[in-house]
Amino acid sequence: MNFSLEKSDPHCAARAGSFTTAHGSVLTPIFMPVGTQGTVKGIFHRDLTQDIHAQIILGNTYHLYLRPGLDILRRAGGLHGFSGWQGPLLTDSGGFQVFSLAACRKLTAEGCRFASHIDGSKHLFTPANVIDTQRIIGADIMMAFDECPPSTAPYDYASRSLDLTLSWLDRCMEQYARTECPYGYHQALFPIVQGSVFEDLRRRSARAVVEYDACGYAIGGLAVGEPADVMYSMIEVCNDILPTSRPRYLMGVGTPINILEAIERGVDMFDCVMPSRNGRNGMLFTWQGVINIRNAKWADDFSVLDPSGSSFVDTAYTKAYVRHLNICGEMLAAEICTMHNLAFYLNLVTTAREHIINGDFKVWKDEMVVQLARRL
RNA sequence: GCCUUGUUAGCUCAGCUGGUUAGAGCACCUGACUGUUAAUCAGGGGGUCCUAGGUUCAAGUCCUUGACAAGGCG
Repeated sequence: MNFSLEKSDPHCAARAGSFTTAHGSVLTPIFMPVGTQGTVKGIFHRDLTQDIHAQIILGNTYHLYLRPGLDILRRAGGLHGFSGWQGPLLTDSGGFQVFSLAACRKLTAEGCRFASHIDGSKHLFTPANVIDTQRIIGADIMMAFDECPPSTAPYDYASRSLDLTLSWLDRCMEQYARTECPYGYHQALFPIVQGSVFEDLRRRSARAVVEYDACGYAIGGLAVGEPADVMYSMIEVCNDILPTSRPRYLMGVGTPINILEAIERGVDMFDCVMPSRNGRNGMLFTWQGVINIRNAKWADDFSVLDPSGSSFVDTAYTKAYVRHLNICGEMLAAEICTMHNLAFYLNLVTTAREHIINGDFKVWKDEMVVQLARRL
């Protein structure tokens, strides 16, 4: 995997670039739709590629390990063969699940013992077996196994958590070095910077991960409850240290405004459940602001969903109709709203990329963050 | 015509022997959602307890009258 910079913004840290994987290349900045269980919920691959113009999607080690399980995935030729998705694929390591399933887990130096949320069965994730699992899934980009502490974690906890994550990273890297992709192509492994909201921990973490000279680096543990400006300053702290010659991936972020602010600070890759989950819950992101399509005010609004939208759904359906579908709980509502939001997010980063290349990103971005904050 | 049962929120219904400010589900309105355990979750508005009398310190609850509904008997 190689990353090349096409243009760096002279006024800020924003940059436009691209990287290649065995399953295709990706233009950055990029947003990666989340497909936790091997599917971007409710969306066909055809629409993902041809309508939304997704270039790379996510899968999740935790979920795919539990179902369908490694035996099926191996025999299917990995998630590509299993799901039919032929584009680039990134898998999260399950580190976030260690955080979000905190109620039923036990952290040790060895790894994390947890009970399946499906049937309660007991399992152990270790840095090494998480790499093995991602090898079997066949992800083009694998993620290191980390712990994601809550934003409310005190300094001591965050510091010890970082130590644990760094020791796990070392073992992830060892396992990465001694194994190969079972399907014969190259798989990258991204370390993850942690350190919660503490600048010195973030610096320590960033300096440590850079030592591994990885294909790319992720910033994790943000957008977990801390104020947005704290997140932005943490991104700056990390990106001051992470090399400009590698893609930087801000994990789990975020709102359209979060994404523009992070692009300005030199982030290249994003993923977030927000466009898909919030879409299923009736929230639509547009250039003019946010719409709750379930609100009564849209009941007799027969204008198209989003005249400036880039998906076919934006002009194929009216607001009143999409509200009706939402109110009735029709599955098409979730599909239309997810399509719209993902297309918007992809359009957002594509447009940002164009402005970076044109050299007017900063001006454009400052206008956008005002518009995007509005509620319609 | 007689008998029985019923009438409580927009809908379907809980409310034990009378006792704080009459509840639920759904519907409606609004909000939340950031490396998905989420087509989810939270909050809010909404009542002449069928009518009219009566008993009682106190009635959705007991008694009487009428209206309406369902079922049964003629």
